[in-house]
Amino acid sequence: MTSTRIKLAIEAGYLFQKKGYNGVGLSEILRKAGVPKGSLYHHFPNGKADLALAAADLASAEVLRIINASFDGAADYRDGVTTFCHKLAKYFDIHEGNVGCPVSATLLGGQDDDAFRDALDSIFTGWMAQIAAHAVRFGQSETQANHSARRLFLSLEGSWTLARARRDSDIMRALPDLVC
Amino acid sequence: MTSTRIKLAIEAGYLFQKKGYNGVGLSEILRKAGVPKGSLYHHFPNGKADLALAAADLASAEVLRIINASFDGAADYRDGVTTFCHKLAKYFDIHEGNVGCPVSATLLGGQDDDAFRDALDSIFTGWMAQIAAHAVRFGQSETQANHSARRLFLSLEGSWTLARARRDSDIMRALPDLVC
Amino acid sequence: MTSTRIKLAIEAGYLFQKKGYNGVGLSEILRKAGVPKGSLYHHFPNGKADLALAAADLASAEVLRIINASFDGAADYRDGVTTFCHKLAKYFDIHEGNVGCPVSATLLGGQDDDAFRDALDSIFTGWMAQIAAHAVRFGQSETQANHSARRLFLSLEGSWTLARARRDSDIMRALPDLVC
Amino acid sequence: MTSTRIKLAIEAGYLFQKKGYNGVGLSEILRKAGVPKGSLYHHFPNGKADLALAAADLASAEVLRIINASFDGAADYRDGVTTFCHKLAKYFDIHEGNVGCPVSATLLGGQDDDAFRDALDSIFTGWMAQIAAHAVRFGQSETQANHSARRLFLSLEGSWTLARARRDSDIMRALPDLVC
DNA sequence: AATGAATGAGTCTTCATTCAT
DNA sequence: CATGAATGAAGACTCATTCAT
Repeated sequence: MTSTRIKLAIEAGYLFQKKGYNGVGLSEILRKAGVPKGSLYHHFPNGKADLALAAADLASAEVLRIINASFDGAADYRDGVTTFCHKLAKYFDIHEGNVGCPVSATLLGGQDDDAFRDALDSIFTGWMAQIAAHAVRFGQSETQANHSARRLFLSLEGSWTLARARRDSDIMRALPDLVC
Repeated sequence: MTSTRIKLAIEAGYLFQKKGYNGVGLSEILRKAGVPKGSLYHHFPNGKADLALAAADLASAEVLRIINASFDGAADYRDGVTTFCHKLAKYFDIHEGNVGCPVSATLLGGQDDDAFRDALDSIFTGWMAQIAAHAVRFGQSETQANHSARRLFLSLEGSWTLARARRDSDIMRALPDLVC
Repeated sequence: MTSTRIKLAIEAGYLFQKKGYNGVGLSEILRKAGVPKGSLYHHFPNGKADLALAAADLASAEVLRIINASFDGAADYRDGVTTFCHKLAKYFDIHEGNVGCPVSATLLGGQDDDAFRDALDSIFTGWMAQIAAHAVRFGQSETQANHSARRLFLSLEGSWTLARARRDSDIMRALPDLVC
Repeated sequence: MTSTRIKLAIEAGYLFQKKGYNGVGLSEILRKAGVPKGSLYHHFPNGKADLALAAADLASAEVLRIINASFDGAADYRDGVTTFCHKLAKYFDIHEGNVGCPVSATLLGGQDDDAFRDALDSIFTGWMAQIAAHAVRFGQSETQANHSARRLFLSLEGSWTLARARRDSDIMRALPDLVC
């Protein structure tokens, strides 16, 4: 049994990723999650903004999980990158080629809120730190590793955008050649 | 005397870039452009969508201009990349660190429209082609040049996002070290 | 205390009857009913169309009530018809000679919607069935009764139009001589 | 070569008949008639209202033409009625069962204008006079003829409405049995 | 803890008309 | 005569939120 709170955050995350923060109405989220109107403000006192932050947290955790799953059994750093990119490409395809980066679509989709940008910054920093840690584990120096992580992250973020414009995830699968 | 049509597209472009397609209301655009409500549909019969496409075209042309201005007087490819990234960083700073890529914020900001994605794809393709042409001019092979252009483009697109989360354009200025 | 829902349907019905579906704006209905804008879509999720269907149902029930009130105490069929026509004429006069048939003005006033026409058909069929039932009660055969009901209904519907053009309900009062 | 004025009146008449006066925008009429926006007020200084009156006149003339064509070669009055009703039913079918009486849909479709009701009254009076004249020609007394004409007219007007609700013109073809 | 009604500012768009060229 | 630009009020509808139950 999934709690109402989590059901809401999951559904919201999926919709924000597809249509952006301002492209989704609370009524749609509520309807698709099967949650009555009045319930939302019990679980998310600050309403839509709280919901977006929760959704971004959930999505971020999932990305971290994918990062670790990709690098843990890898032969070397490049092998980890390759697995990671293919996993994301597959994820993109499952969503019919019409989703953006789950956290930036949610937290930058038209909101000027400082709290959103702070949250986004720390999420991104966390991803890069995790990638860098794996790079170190595979023998890179601290400096090299940060460099590698940043290079991968930036290209990846760019790939979400280009892949969406093209409805084609190939660009993600081509990333290892570009950044390793 | 700037025509009503262009006044609207410019103002719309600026606002979309800041708040995304769904984050901006027509009333705000109209008010800031000093154009009465009924006039919009004369110049843009399909309304907001037409306006967004026009705004994206304008923004794209400006980016192409910056690309050429950066590479034309450059000593070598890397020098051109450096100038380009610094120009964009400056542009970002002028807008108070709170703007996204002008075309993707406009055309992906929460719209499912196929026409938007097609337009975005061809704009991106145009940018990469231009960059690649300069790389060829500086001695790279066709293959190398496409590789370089794609690497620059993806990282750049990612930088818009990260810079915005951090309210800091340094990441853009660091790009040459990452992609050259 | 009349519920918001019913207050809306009554006011809408009155206005549609006078100006037709497309001749009435929601804002006018809301204003005259003293109901705030946002409330409407609670009670009528499909908006104006739902409101029109509800208004037509209300009006239809009222007509059925008048039919029964006219025939129940009548001496014979023709006597019932006479009372019925005079009641409608009076109703027409009260509205200053400027209303159409309450259901056709509402449901045919410029709407292409299939649901509207289906609803209208079943309302009309209900009226004719009721009139025919009374005719049978007064001794007519099933066939004769259907014939009578149809003849009365069609002329009556035509009378709404002619009376309105003439601002004069006499044509309604003359109906018994025409159809009996 | 049809003049702009007539082209407009014809197209307007067709649209008003289908959607009512308030259900049709000038832009649609202009577009379908292939007439530029600014031209309308040259031919119809009072705009939409003038256009509706002209359209109703055209439609009325056509109905008179049909009346005469039906009765002129008829064997007796009832034969003329039958032909007339069948012609109208055919006309209704051609328009896909979704048109109202061409003049009342145009002039009562949600307009409170006195000029409209006066025009409508005189059009209806003209139709009845014409039918009555034919009835006299076939041997009816003046009084009988007026009675017959009124009976036919009212039922016919009612038939437009019922036929539309049912998307079925059979009711029109059944009229002779009802009114003769 | 949960909920459905209420709210009014907001959304994008179309309206019939006027006017300068 | 002809026309495209201009106009702002009005159109139907959705928004995120509050509140009494």
